[in-house]
Amino acid sequence: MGRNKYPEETVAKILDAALELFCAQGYEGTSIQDIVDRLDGMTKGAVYHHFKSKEEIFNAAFDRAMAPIVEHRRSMLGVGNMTGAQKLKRLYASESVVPQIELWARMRPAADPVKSSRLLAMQYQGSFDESADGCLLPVIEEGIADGSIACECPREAAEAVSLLANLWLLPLFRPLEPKDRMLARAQCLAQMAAAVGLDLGEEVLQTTARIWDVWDRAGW
Amino acid sequence: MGRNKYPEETVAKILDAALELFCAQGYEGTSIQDIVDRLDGMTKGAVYHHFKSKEEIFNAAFDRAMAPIVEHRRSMLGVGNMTGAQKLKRLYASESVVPQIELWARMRPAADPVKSSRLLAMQYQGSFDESADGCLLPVIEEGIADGSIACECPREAAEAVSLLANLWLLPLFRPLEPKDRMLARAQCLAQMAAAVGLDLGEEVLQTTARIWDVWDRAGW
DNA sequence: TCGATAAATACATACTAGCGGTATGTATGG
DNA sequence: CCATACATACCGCTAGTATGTATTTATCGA
Repeated sequence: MGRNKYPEETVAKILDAALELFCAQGYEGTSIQDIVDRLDGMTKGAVYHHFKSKEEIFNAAFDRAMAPIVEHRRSMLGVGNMTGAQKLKRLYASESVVPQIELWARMRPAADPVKSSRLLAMQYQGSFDESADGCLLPVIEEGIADGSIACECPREAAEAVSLLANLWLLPLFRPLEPKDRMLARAQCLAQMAAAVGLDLGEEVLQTTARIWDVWDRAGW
Repeated sequence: MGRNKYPEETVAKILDAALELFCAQGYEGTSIQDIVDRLDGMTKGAVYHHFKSKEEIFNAAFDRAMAPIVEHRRSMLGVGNMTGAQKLKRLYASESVVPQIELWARMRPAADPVKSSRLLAMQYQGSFDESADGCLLPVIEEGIADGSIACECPREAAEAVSLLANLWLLPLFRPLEPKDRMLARAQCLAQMAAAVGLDLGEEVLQTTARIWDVWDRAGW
């Protein structure tokens, strides 16, 4: 295959193939050759020309997939005419969560946590980052500042809620539970969050129900 | 090296070396050759004579390390003259948790969640198992039966508390936080658990403080 | 504005060290 | 004597590298 006039198309193809394979087979279960085999005619040389390691491909693939979602979340919080409490509820409302869920539904990571261990580790790490640098903690602190939220331990509450939301309420790396069990989790999480001053709103239940429908429709 | 009269000593040596390396360098970061190199004079043939795969070594190493702790927990709950609520508190009291912590302090898993991703995945999976088949959920249900616990969603509460305790309050795969931050987490977890009917007791704070001391003394 | 040339880029090809795992050989204890 | 506890030698595959080649693009004088 000759040289491409638009190399970013090649990069995109590589990342598309990589994302799919990493989700389906995990990091260790996916070889560079597996990726190359999906890029009809292309060879390993092309891949290693654009990326310097397998790890870099992995990170680039997921960064690219996540970028629009992260931006959407951020933009939602830029507005000034909302209290912190309102923004918090909105973070867990359908409009915020569903796009992310649809991405995962397309990707279908392996339901075995060991197979998906690297993705799991990223989600785990990300839950702490989300609290520190992301949306959740800043919103809570905004709410405390404007008086709409009363929370004694904002950082801890943010971390706990974030972890539970990412790894328990939306358990990407475990088999899908029945709908009522998932709703029970949402209810339980809302109660626990309320106990530390965070009102996630009634919408959490509806959001969870919608997520379940999306996943179920995707044949999860 | 000639044939050993007591092959179980050889097995023990292999598992000791493997446990240490898997903790320090992670699963993927540890090669069979790394393990062999710590068994002075022994070769790969010996290892593959006693174990049929790397994964089997990994599981055997951690099963062996965990066995006494699991048994200790179980035995503690066998007694009949305690209510479910009392047993629950005891699950998170020092006597139950500290032995486990000391094991981890000796092993010192890598603080990078990606490096430790397989261990993280095991802890994650284990949190759900602990709720279903382990100690927590049975104890809660015992408490409900004897009237000492009032919990509307025992399964969900058990899962959430177990996850937070294993992956957040005792974050093996993250850098050690300052003591006050860890105590804040314990306080926060206790509040959240109380909201769904689980009283973890005041001892949780003391237990957490002791754990922090152990880890700190171990130069974590 | 044009074409020639040089340089940078986008790949392909061929290779390496190290990996998990296996097949087989050998010596020792029961 | 034979099952067991190892050692030795090997295999296919992996992530990654070194190098070769063709095509695009920048640079140049005219």
